[in-house]
Formats: sequence, C-alpha cells, structure tokens
Amino acid sequence: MLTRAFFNRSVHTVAPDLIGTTLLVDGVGGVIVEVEAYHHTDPAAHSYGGPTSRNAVMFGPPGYAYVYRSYGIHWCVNFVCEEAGSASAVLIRALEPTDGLAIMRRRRGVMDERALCSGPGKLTEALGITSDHNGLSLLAPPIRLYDRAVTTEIATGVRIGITKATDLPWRYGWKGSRFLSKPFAAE
DNA sequence: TGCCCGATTAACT
DNA sequence: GTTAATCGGGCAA
Repeated sequence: MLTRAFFNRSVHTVAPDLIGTTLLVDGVGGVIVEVEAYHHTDPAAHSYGGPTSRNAVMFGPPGYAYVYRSYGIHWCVNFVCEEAGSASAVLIRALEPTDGLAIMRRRRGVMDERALCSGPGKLTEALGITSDHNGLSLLAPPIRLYDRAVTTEIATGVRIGITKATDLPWRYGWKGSRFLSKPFAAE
C-alpha cells in the first residue's frame, strides 16, 4: 500500500511514481498508466488563483482526493501532493482495467476494455467516482492504492485539453501502453 | 444576478 | 476534423 509519505513529495516526483500503481475504488479499478501534474504556480492549475470552495481540498494535506466536475458532464479525480497548502495535485488520466471488469463495462455502457478507463472522465465513470469522493483519504477504504508490481518505462509529454502553460511537459505515462487516452509522441 | 467557459467525450461529416 | 451536450465555479456589475 502507498503511504502518506509517498504523496508528501514534489508533485513532479509523485506523478511519474504513480505510473504502474494500482487504484481501486470498492474493489474496482486498475493500473494507473497516465497522469498529469498541476502546481499552484502553474497557470493551468485550478489552485493558481488561490483557494476557492471548489479547490479547497487542493490546499489541504497530501494524500487526499480532489474531485471536480468537468464541462458540466464528467468527474475528474486528482491526488493532492506535497505539504499542506502547496496546492499541487496529480490528475489521474487513464487506467489499465484489471479488477471489476464487468462492473466497469456496465457503468460505461461499452464492452471494449480499452474504452473503459482511457480518459479522466471515463475512469471516474468506470470506478463510480463522484463529488461524494471529494476530500476522501487515498489511504483508507473505499480507496485502495497498491505499489507497482513491475518496473515501468515512463514517457513524458505536454498536457492535454488545457489552454494555459501548454508547453510544460507535465504529462506522464506508461510508455507503449495500449490504455492511454492518447499516445505519447514518438522520440 | 448574469454571463462565460472549461484538466471531456462521443457522435457526427 | 468539427461540434453539441451540460452545469457550476468564478468574476464582473
């Protein structure tokens, strides 16, 4: 299991270290294959403008889930990092499904395994994550986080879907994974 | 109180 | 490649 100390480090250290770990919610989930890092000094981060009611969890201690509504339709989940008040977090963007496949297929309404969790809004739907999970500890049920079982080769690239600070290479992924939201550019 | 727009997705042409 | 769906946060007035 991951520990509080895991998250109490630089967001740029935690983000690549999360690749290959397993995220389960009520026993349903898979291996994290894609994330993005956000820091409060980063114009693209929700915390950039200071604390608000929406981003309050980001300004709290590390090791907690920050969940927000995206485009009025989807939920997206972040892991809060560094020390309390640093307002940095890692956006979970894609999983390789491993546990509870039947439940995820029913929630998503698709059969294709590669379509279950290959995007930030998709994986929250598959895992049943909603605003109810905002502020929950990442180290206690219903959330489980397991250390990576094998070493992975990490790919980096620019972040997706943002309009500010688009040149920062703060997207991290499992190189060559078939479960990414988008492939990483070839070297 | 009103208006704008987004860390997205799926269904189009 | 383009675009509708959909809604609450954030900020101006």
